[in-house]
Amino acid sequence: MIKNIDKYCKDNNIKLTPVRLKVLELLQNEKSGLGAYRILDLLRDAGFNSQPPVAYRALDFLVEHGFVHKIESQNSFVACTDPGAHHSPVFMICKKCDSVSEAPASATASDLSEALMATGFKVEQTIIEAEGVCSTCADT
Amino acid sequence: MIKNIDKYCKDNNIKLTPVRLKVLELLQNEKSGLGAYRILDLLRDAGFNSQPPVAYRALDFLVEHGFVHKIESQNSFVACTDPGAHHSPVFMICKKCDSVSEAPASATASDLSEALMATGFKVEQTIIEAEGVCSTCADT
DNA sequence: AAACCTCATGATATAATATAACATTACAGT
DNA sequence: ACTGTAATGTTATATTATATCATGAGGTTT
Repeated sequence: MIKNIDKYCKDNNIKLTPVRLKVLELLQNEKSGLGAYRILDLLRDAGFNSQPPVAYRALDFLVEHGFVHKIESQNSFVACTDPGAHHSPVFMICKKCDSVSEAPASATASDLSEALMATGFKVEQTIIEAEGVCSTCADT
Repeated sequence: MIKNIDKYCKDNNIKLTPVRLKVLELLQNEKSGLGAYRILDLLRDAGFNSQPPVAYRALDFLVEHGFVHKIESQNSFVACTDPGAHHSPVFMICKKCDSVSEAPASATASDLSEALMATGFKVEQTIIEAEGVCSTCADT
């Protein structure tokens, strides 16, 4: 998955610096969202400078380029499962295991845009977060 | 609109105390979302105690009972336009005038629930926030 | 190579948002 | 009046996020 991202960076002339890469890897290794200060701790563990702006700058970069999404209801961050592709993700946030997964919800967002268009509102970006119980947790 | 809320409170044996009512009124008088500390300032102006827990407790109550919604992407709060009715609101947040309005999007949320059901995820609550430009701002 | 530009990082401080914890009060039901 | 519950008062602190200014690293222009 890093491959796609490397290519994207070259094509767009942006740089995945060590700290940015590290943050991305940390997020890719997690099923749950990580808060900025958790990430900061993990960065420190890995030998990086650990002042808050370090984490926030890396996260800003990763979010800006679509490699990471912010989960607004948790103030946390998750790695994108389809980086490079512009999309309006729908997240499934499990109350039990705290996992956050990205739903393949291509249709939903455009339906939403159309529905809102009827009100005269021009949608530029949607935030869709669904809270509930994931299939794994439901089974137990 | 307060009428409905009064009735709801009586029916459910909950109390709309002065500070809760004041917070609700403050929000009903605003087109934009208000942050907790803005609300706190306005409460102080109105002669109420102004420690943070005062505002957060009132907001928690109002959100819990569906009189107010939290806008997660702004950490702000807006009065519900259809209090009492359980619903999964969709918000339209204007980048230009900062207004937040609740869309009549009955369909969207249930569509979303169904779409996600197919993944085995059981939706209990959805957070849907659309950012863009409202019709008023588009006209100018 | 030196001068310069741009982007990234270092470092300190502080702002903005939110909650923990414990004391006190109000008030309904008995 | 007594008691239990919900609400409020009060202090402190936790959590999340940004402003600001200084320094460094790597190109590219001359």
